[in-house]
Amino acid sequence: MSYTYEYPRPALTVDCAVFGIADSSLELLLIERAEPPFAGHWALPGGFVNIDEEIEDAARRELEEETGMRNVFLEQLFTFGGVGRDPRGRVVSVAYYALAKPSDHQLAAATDAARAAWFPLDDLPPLAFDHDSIIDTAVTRLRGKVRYAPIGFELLPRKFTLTQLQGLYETILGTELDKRNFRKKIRSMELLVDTGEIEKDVPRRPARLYRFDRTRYRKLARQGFAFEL
Amino acid sequence: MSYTYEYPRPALTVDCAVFGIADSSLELLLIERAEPPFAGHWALPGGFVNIDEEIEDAARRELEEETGMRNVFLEQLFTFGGVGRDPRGRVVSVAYYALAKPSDHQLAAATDAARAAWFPLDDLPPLAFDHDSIIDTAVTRLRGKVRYAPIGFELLPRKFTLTQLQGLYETILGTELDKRNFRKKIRSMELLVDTGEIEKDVPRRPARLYRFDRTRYRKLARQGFAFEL
DNA sequence: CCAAAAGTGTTCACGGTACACCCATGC
DNA sequence: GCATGGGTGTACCGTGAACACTTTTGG
Repeated sequence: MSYTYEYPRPALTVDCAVFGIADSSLELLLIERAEPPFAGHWALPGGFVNIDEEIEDAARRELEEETGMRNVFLEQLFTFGGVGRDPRGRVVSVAYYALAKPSDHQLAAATDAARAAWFPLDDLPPLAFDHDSIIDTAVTRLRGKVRYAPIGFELLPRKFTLTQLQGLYETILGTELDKRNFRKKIRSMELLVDTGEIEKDVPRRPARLYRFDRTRYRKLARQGFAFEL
Repeated sequence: MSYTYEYPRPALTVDCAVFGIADSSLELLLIERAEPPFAGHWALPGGFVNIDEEIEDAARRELEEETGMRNVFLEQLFTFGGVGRDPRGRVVSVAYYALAKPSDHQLAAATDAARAAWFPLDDLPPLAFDHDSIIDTAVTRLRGKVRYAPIGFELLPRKFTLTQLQGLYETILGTELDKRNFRKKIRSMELLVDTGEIEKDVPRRPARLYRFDRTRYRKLARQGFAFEL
């Protein structure tokens, strides 16, 4: 290597804000830290980026190591680098947000995490580092993006009812939506496929199950179609 | 400091994609690198983050050092960390995008930059590192954000005509807009103040000069008002 | 037959879009 | 008086919002 610069370098970490929906409550996945600093505190899953590892790979690796989750929707959120944010010294963290279906994943804490658990977003425990402000940023991003990108589906099972989908938007956006208008709007986008199946074992009239047609969305998006609410 | 981790660390840099409007062309500010790697190539202004320096401060410092620009609108864009993106080894860069009025700033290259100059976005020279992909990301962000946040004003003089404003949107979005509809829309937002002044020294009927009312915007925004194109 | 949620259409108001001409100024 | 851009209003259409009852199923 012919060029080298030798200044002190910040350490580089990743942190993941993983959202899930359970019983029409928006939840966040946290781990209990097993090691200092902040041992015993709850925190976002995350950790150090290896020197030859892509940043997003590090985020996925840490998430799997500390919680057992894999194959989730994951996007870069923001990079937090406040000089005082970590008592170990200068640590810059590239934060990601992720969307997952809690029921699809068996939580399994390991490495630096003593436990992993879901918490309702409106009832979080005290958090390590500046993780509360990472979460604020993530929630804002989620609420904004869910309205103009079809990412809500990442939080539902592959087959879902229109009522589930509407409930999801109501939960995330914190508003109530009109049932008929919601269905009209969603159906007019022609992004859902009626699977022909219906709910089973419900003590009421079973609803039709739909799935999101990703292929069709990509095709439409290329033609300038814009998903909206 | 009681906790220390000693793994090899990536180096941390910042890069700035600075946009400006000149003669209804969207331009980007580049510097010619004076030092290897990529000496003699054009690149985004940027450089290493000091160990006790906020990341955004580093971006502003590097921008001023290399181009002489200061006091610009600056926002974090994305963090680029591809393993092979820098021949010196692992270098992670927090990219920012900035908006400026070229006429307000006297360019003054220094430190690592041999020259600084504006280039039309559709005619950029070959660039160092992965700066072309940083620019792609920045342009996409600019085109998206300009429609739902009042950031376009950062590219205009404090007092401007409605035609200038319309031209700015046309330049950024790459579309033509209808003059009457544009004026109706903008006026209905009540975010512009008629300064009572008019253009001077133009060989035609002089236009009224307006300015953007930032205070009013913030007040409206707090009440749930959403700026939109 | 009762409870619970599924499913379905119409009306109205507003905002987006399309569109063409006269006006003020400098040269 | 001519060239240049400044400035203005109306009609139509499509989309978002409000709103209530019948149907299907399980218990």
